[in-house]
Amino acid sequence: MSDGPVLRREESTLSNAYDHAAIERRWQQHWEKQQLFRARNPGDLDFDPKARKYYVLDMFPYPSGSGLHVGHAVGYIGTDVVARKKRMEGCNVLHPMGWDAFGLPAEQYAIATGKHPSETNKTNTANYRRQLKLIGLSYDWSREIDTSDPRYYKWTQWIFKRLFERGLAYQAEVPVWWCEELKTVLANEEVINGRSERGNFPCVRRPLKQWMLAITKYAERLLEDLDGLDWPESIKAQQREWIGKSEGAEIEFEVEGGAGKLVVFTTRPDTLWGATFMVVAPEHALLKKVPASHRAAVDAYVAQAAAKSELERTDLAKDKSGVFTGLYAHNPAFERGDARGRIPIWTADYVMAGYGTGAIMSVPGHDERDHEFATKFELPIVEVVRAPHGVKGFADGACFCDDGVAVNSGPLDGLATPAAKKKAIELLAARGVGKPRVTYKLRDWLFSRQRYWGEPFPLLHLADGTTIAVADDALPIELPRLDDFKPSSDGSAPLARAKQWVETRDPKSGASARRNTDTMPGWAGSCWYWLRFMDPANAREPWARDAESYWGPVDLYVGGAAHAVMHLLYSRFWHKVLFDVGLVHTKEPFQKLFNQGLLTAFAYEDGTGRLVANTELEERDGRFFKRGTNEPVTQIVTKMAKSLGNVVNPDDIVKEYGADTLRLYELFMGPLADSKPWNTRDIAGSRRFVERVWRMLVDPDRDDHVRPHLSIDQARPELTGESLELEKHFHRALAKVDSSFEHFNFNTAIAALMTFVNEASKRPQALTRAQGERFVLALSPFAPHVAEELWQRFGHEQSLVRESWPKVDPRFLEDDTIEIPVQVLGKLRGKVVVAKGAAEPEIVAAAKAAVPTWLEGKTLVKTIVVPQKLVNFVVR
RNA sequence: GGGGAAGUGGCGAAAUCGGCAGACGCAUGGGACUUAAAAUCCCAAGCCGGCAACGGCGUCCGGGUUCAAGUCCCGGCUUCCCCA
Repeated sequence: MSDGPVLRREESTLSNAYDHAAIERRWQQHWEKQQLFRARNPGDLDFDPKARKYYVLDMFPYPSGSGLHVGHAVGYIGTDVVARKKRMEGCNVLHPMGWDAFGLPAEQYAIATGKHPSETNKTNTANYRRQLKLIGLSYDWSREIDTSDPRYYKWTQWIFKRLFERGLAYQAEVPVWWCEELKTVLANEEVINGRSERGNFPCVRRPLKQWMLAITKYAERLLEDLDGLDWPESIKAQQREWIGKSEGAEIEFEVEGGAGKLVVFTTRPDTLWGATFMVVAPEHALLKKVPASHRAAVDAYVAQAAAKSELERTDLAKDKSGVFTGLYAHNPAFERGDARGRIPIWTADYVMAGYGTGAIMSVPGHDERDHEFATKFELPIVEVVRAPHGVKGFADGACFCDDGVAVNSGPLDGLATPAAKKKAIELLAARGVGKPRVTYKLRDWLFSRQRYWGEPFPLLHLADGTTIAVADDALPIELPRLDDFKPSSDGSAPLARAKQWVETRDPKSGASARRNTDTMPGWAGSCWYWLRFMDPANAREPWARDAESYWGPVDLYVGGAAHAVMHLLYSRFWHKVLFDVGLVHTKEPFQKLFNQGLLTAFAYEDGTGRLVANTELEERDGRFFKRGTNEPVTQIVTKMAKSLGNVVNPDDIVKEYGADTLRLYELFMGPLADSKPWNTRDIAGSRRFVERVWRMLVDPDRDDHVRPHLSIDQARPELTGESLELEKHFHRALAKVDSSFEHFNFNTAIAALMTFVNEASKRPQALTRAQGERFVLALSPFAPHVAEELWQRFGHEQSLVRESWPKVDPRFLEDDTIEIPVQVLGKLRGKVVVAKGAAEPEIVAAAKAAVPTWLEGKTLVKTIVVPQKLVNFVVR
């Protein structure tokens, strides 16, 4: 493998002072020209079959108009450090970047600026690309993708066809969230408290014919396969919660008067004997059978409930409301004719039409909401589960909802709750009035949008009412260029205005046909992009099989926790479908997931709690005041936002301090996973570190490439004295650098490198060339530009990108003597220095001698010796 | 309301297993160099008391386990994130 020679000496910086702008420009150009970060695919000429593969992926951004801020960069810098070290460890590293360009935000931005989304997308991606390169991120730019490029979305449509063919995409008239302001339907996940996530506009429920993806068919597998993933437990928990599996039973209650059956789902079939009434949702079909005597009251209640949001209805703290329907049901736990089995049916809005069957059996003794309801309307409460001893239960007037022992439940009496559940289901099943049932909270995925900026569906609607997919070779169905792409006031899709495009023919039969005018949601393009990166230019198929079997799965996926549910669940779903089709060889797309922490920033409030922009502040004696006044402001920590005036642009930081300093600072702030506040004041420390490194190896007052004593390649004599000391310091630092990759706490790695530089600057002549070179290699993932420059100054002609990562030699990690703290009653009272392998009696004797005044006149009760660590005397 | 993460100096933080709390930086104070400044280098610094040696207190609060607790257990408070 040849990287080509690096720039010759005469082209390098003339001055021996550290000049970040010149250094960073040179090396970024060099990397690009030599394509040093190009990942080799199987079949490529220079592909090395012996090299291990490593696929490290960032969640790709949608390129907004305001560009990157330093908070976005945290994760990208983290993955870049990993990618660079993996290359030095001999891995074939796939580290790509691209643009999630379709979707609502891009379209909203285009509408706001009056420019076509394809134009704004072009300028925005160009700006992002420039910014990412400025930070020195080692992406393989030859693999860049853009989800709004027809060469990309051709395959998004192609994959949609696979779902369609397998019956996983269907049209349905469903009540969906409609946002009047955005003129589109939104998925449940895009609506928060009845308002749109994008723009915070009010939304209402409305029945509309929509495309749905049957993600619920994969619910069980999406749940089960979480177990094998190296993901943060919190994300797994959120996905489990979202899928919301509950196991229980479906039970049939006969409604009196031949009004049919009422089916309920319950997770507690063991409490059937305690069901003293039933509740149906206000939308439930049974309400059509309400007798005339109760009709008016029920109708009034239904109308009132329709005006409430789901939040208002489910809030536990809210006062329960409801009305009796005049109907009765028979509880199948009891014999027909047994008065205890005749229970009233109510309607109440705390029961949701969309969950389970829209009806419940109410067990007020053992369910909080039922208990509250029964108390308010004076309905009977029966104990059927006895609380364990010492726990507040029915006898104490409490509502006991956990596992206990069945009572007042006929054949179940005496059984513990799990066994009682099982037996109840058996009994009901034997009589044909119940069966085990599993339900999920997960709903099918609403997949169509009445918007412009998205992938068109590869579908044709024929005159006879059937819908067919277009042939694979007719893809892509290109998004027609519309100059007026604003949503229509009547809610019809903007694409309906592209008459020429809509009216077409079925190529097979020649019959006239209409294209589908919906577009796919913003999530579609990101549901498979990690696969396209494996083989981005393939025009014949979405990716070559051998590329996927080599690169898959993603080894490390890094992004914000904000995508815990939607993107990661949808992606896993598509990946599983592709697995079933035989297009990928793994069940899961992302083996290891890591969430970088939120980068926050300081903001300032005045006495009234109003925010004061950072430009309106001045600092005096470490305190902050409103500029030109004596009005003090208090510092708070919040997210970076334009409105708070605390957004920091990486361009400015790179210009003033350099990319290496920016990278070091962002990593040095704290562990990658932590949320932490940006403080421009602190950057100086990282910059000083870079300059100290520079001066450790280069004398700014001479014109040698490196300091004279580093320029000669000695025959490696046995290390002695201060050079040996430095060798030990180097290996200790390197060990910390290595271990920082386990938890991505690169702050400790940089601290260790700083300590080494501090030690080396205490011994200016002791540093050897070999130590300097290995230090530069160890520094290079974090500060790659200055490392390359120094590496070249050592006389190397090749970039260090694929140099071997230095190895820790454990022999240098240990000293001949160790210092052991001596405690008396657990408090530090002295220290002793002993030989490494010193025997215990010797250590104890030395320790006693070190703390005489603390032992004098006391009785020694016990001596604790932790080998190599500590001595503690317990005295009385 | 549910789930998750966290709380350590003036600030960002460090501390595999329970074993020297505050590494490494920032800001601060003092000194060296300089005609002067910047830069750089050296020193100090958790808080309280003391000239000092030194002592007491100290990891959100209250209990507990232990020779020993930032770390483990019980109870509480606060902040952030996600969901409803």
